[in-house]
Amino acid sequence: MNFEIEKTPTFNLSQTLNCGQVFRFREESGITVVNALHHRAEFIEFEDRYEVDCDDAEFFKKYLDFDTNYDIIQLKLQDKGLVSSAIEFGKGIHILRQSPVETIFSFLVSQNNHIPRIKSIIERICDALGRDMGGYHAFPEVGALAEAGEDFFYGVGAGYRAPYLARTARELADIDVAEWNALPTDKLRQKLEALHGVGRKVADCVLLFGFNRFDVFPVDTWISKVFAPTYGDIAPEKLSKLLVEKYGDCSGFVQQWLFFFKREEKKSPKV
DNA sequence: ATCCAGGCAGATG
DNA sequence: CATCTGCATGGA
Repeated sequence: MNFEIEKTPTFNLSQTLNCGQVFRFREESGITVVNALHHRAEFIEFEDRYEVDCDDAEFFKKYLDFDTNYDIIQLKLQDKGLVSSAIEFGKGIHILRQSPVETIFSFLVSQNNHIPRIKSIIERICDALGRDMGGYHAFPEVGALAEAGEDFFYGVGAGYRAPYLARTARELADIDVAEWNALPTDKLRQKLEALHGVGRKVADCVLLFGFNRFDVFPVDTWISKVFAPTYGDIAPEKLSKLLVEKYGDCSGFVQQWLFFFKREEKKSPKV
């Protein structure tokens, strides 16, 4: 065991992993395995804590975002309405601090796709191109992705996204994406949207999950459904802008709570 | 079996 | 600027 995590009301591992922000994890009975970049952690759940066995404790403490005070954020966002309900339902969610490159390719795969399929496609990409870490494979280097080519991505089931993945990999091959972190959110979004296959939604997911910008509100089919009663049939980008105006620097958190709330409701409809 | 999924690029009003 | 369409795949 490398470190342990006390269970608190504002951290729940399963909620954090299952709220749609991350795809490389596996939950079994009482044990959860998470892969991020070339790292891996195993979480064993006890009544009051998780014991974490991993290759880099500092990496995972940062990854799990224990530096953010979720109590304050949750308190601030209470609206005695939908957002309060969503927070109550998903109060254990943390927004992970993921790798920008891993989120770019993951959310390219995610578009117009089901989450179980997204996970399996990403796993096949890692197994084929990622460094063998002994028992698992790392997320591939951009260079390896760039060399793979379209045919490879069709081969792993990416479908029409294969050219997006291949071309974006080549576009990123000579770039250090981490340097984009110096840019303000709107300029950074422009950089992302210039990548082939990256539109507003994927860019906003990368901004939120890979660059941890919280002044973004990714609008997908689920979020559109959430707000259809109040805003009607509105273009996703328009809706996103309205919601960022409303929620400001907390937009990303609100989005994640509402997304999880709506999706879980769908999975197990109330009787 | 038919529908649809954390949308996008490209073409057309 | 806004709206429309085709798209690969496989889980439900």
